[in-house]
Amino acid sequence: MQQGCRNSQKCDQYISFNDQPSPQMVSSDQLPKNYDFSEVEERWRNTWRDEDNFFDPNSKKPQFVIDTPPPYPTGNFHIGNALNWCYIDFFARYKRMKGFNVMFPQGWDCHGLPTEVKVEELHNITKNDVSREEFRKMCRELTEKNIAAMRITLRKMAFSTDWSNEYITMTPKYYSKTQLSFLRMLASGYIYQSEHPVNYCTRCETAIAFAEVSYDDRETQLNYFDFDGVEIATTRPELLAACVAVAVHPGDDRYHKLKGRTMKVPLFGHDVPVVQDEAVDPAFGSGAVMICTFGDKQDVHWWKQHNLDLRKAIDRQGKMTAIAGKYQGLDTTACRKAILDDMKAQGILHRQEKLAQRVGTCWRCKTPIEILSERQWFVKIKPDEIQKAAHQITWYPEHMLRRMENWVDQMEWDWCISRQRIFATPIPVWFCRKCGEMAVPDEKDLPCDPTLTKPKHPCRKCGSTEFEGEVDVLDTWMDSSISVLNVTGWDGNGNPPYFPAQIRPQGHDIIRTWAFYTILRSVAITGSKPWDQILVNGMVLGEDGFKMSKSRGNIIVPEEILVKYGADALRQWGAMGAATGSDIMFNWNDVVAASRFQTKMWNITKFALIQLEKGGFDKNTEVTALADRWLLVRLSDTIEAVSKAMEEYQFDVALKAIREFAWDVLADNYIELVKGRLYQQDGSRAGACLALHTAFDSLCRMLAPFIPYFAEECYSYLNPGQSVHKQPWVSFTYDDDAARKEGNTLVQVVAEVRKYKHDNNMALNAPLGKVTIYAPHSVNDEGDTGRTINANVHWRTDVAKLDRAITDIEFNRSVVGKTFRKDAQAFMDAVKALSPAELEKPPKTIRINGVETEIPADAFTPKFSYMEEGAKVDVLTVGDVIVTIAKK
RNA sequence: GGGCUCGUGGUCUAGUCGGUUAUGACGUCGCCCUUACACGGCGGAGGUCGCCGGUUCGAAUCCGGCCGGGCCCA
Repeated sequence: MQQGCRNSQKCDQYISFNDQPSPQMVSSDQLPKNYDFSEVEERWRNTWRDEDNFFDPNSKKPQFVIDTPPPYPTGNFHIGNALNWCYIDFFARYKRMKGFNVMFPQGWDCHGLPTEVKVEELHNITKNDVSREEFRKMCRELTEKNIAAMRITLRKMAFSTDWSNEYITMTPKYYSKTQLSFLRMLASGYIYQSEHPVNYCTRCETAIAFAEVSYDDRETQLNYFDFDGVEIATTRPELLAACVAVAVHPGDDRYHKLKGRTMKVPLFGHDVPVVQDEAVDPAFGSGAVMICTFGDKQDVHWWKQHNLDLRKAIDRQGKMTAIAGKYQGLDTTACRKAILDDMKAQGILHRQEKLAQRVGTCWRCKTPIEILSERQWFVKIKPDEIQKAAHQITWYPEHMLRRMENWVDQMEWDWCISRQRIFATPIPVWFCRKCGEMAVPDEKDLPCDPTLTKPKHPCRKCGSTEFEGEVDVLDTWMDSSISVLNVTGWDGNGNPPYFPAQIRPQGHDIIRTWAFYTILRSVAITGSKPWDQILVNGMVLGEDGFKMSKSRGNIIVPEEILVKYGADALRQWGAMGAATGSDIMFNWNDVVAASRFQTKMWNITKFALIQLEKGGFDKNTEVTALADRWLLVRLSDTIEAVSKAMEEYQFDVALKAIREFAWDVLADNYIELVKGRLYQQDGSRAGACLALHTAFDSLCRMLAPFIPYFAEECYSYLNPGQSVHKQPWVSFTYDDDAARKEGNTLVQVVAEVRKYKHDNNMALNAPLGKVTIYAPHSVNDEGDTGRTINANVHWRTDVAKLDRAITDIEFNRSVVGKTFRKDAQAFMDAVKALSPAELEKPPKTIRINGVETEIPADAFTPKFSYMEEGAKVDVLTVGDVIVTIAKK
C-alpha cells in the first residue's frame, strides 16, 4: 500500500501555479452569509479593465482569432445571441488561460431592410419622402442608438470582448473594405452584371438571393382551361400574357400531333411554339404546361434550354405591365381574378381543383416572391472551390458540414448581390452616359458613393465626362462575409497578417448564408479557407419546445434572467442546456439549478476560508491520509476530463464534471470525511488543508471561463489583489490509482453505514459501538472514518471470522395459512424444530402430526445473526470489504 | 419526396464503435436544523430506453423496416 504522494515531481506543479498562497487571505467573517449576485457582478464589472482583453499585435503567444458574428443592431440582444456569445466567451477565456493571444472582436452588421422599415415607422415617412442621404442619416442614428443599448447587455453578461477590435459595417472605415473587395472581385471576374431572372420581392422592391427565399405551404387553385384546343392546367393564369411556349413530354402520345406546331394564346392572341421536354410530368394536370417568363424556377430552366422569348408581364411593384393589355396596372391577385372571369365568360375555363403548393416568399416580409428578369450584379459561384475549402475546415459538430455540402450541391444560379434599397454599401461604379462604359474609382478613393460623386477620369472608351452613378446597393451579406478579412487585418495589400482565423462560431440557421458567403469570398480574395474551425450552435427554443416567437408568447429575454438570477446563472444555463450544436430549450429549472450550485460553491468557499485561516496550510506538506490523496486524485481526473471537453467545445460535459467534483466529491464526501480532522488542532490537519486549498484553487480556475464574476469573487478571498482571469489554466496532475480505488471504497463504506443508521431509525450522527472494517490493504485514514460515522473504527487486513447463526424464522403467513389451514401452527412448530443445518438447506418434506407433508415454496425464510469474537454484530459488505458493527 | 437530426421514469437529460442491478437534474415522498450550507444533508418511490423484426451467449447501444418530432432543401 502506497503512502503519500508517489509522484512528487507532478506534485510540484501545484507549487508552480501558486506563488503567494494563503498568508494574506481575507478573514472569513468578512464573507457575507449569502451570495448577492447583483452586488458582486456590478462590483467586478466596474473593476475589470477592457485592456486586459485586447488582442496584442506584438505578442509572442500563439494567436487565437475568433471571427465572431456581427449581430444586427435591433437594440435587443436576444437569447439566441446570448447562447452563441456564451460559447464564444467560454473558449475565449479558456484559450487566454491556456496562453493564447486571443482576439474576441465585436462587430455590428448594420445595413439592411429592417432598419429602413423601422426608420419609416419612427419618422412616419416613406423612404421616398426624403433624400437618400437624409434617409441614410436617420438609419445611422437609429443604429448607433441600438448598438449602445446592446453593448450594455454584452457587458452585463461579462463577455470578455476585445473592444479595441470593434467594427461597425456602416462606418466608412468598414464599408470601404466592402467596396475594395467588390472592386477586386470585379477585376478578377468573380463579379459581373447581367440581365438574368432573379428572385424579387415586390413589397421590398428589391432583388433577393436564393438564401433569402423561404418557403410557405399554401393552398391554391389549379385551373384547367382550353388553350387553342388543348387543355392546360395552371396555377398562375395571370401570367398568360407572359406565356412564351407550351411544353409536353416527348413520349406523351396524346400530344404527338402538336409537334412542330405553334399555338395561339387565349385572351391575348400571340403565337407560341410547342416544345418537348423530359421534365414535363405527363401525370400532372393535363400533361401539357404553359411556360411563362417567369412563374417559377422550372420556367427559367425551360426558357434557357429552349431559347424562348422573354415577355415581362409583372413589374417591380408587382403590377401588370403593358403587354397585359387591358389588365395593365392590376396587381397579380386582381389580374388573376379578372382573367379567370374572362375565361369563364368565353366558356374556356373547364374546371378548377384545389392544390397544395409551396411558394417561395421573402424571408423578411413573407410576401410571395416573383421571378423577374432584371439587370443585376452577381457573384460567380464555383462549387468545387467552396467544397474544397469547406472540407479543409474542422466542423463542430461534424455533421453540420453536410448542410454546407447539400447547399453548395444544389446551387443553380449565381449569387445576386445588388439590391434596390438605400441603407447599404453603395456599389462603387459609374456608367458613361454616352457609351455606357463602366467606370470604377481608384482604390485609394474608397469609400465612394457614386450617386454623390463623379469619377476622376474621363470615360476610357469615349472620353466623355458625363456619368451616371449606380443606384443599386450591395446585399448586406457582402458586408458581413468579409468579417474574417476585416478582423485578420486585410487592407488589400497581400494576405491579411492574422489570416486565417482560428474559429468561426455561428448558428446553423445561417450556414447557407454567412458561412457559405464567407468561404466563397475568402477563397475568391485570398485563395484559402477563412478559418481552421467552425463551431455551430443550435437555436434556442421556448419552454414549450417551439421556436420563440411573438405569436406564441414564449419569448424569454436575457435581461429578465439577468435581473432574477444574474449573468453567471444564465451562462451556466448556456453551458449545460445541451451539447454544442443541438437546439436547446429554454428552461428556468436549469437557471435555478445553476443558482443553487453557486450557493453551494459559496458555502464551500466559506468553509475553505474558515479552515485555511486557522493556519496549518503548507504547500510542501506530504499528503498521506487516504481521504486527502483520494481528493487529489479525483481532482486530477476532473481536470483531465474538463480540459479535454474544453478542447472539443463540449461545455456541457466540462461544466457537469466541475459541478460533480465540487458538489459530490468535495462537499458531500471529502469535507464530510475530514471536517472532524480539520476541527482538531494537531498536525494531521496539514494534509487536509493542502488538499482543500488545491481543490478550491483549481475549481476557481476551471469555473473562471463559465462564471467569471463568481469565480473572481471566490478566488479574491484566498488571493487578495489577484484575478483568477489572469491565472493559467489548471495543470495539476496527481497519479495514485490505489487512492482512487480505496478512497471510492471508503466513501461507499461511509454511505453504507449511513444507510444502516437510516434503516435502523438512528440519527446520522448517532454513536455506534465498535466498527471493524476488513479491507484487503491497510489504510491510513487519520481517524476520518471514525469521526465521520461517530464510531470506534478498527481497520483490519485479516479475514473476518464470523459465525452465522439462525436467530429466527420468518413465515410467509399467506402461503402457510392457505396451505395448512388449521395445521398451520403445527407446521410452524415443526419447522422451528429443524436443526440449523436443515433450516439453511430445507428438506422437501416435513412430518406434521405424524404425516409426511410437502413444504411449499416460499413458506419461510430463516433470519441470521452474526457473531464476531463472541459478540453479536451486524454485517455490511462493500465489494471485497466487510464491515462489522457491534450491536449494543 | 430527398438530406440531416432526434425519440430514455411526471418533465428535461447522460450513456449509443454491444457486456454486470440505465446517469444526473427538477418534481415527488420519508427522515434529519450534526459549529460551510434547510437556497442544505441522507434515504425511498417512479423507466416495456418510440414500435416491430434481425444479428449475438448478450442490444438503450449494431442492422433492417415502421411510427412520431425538429431542422434544411426540393
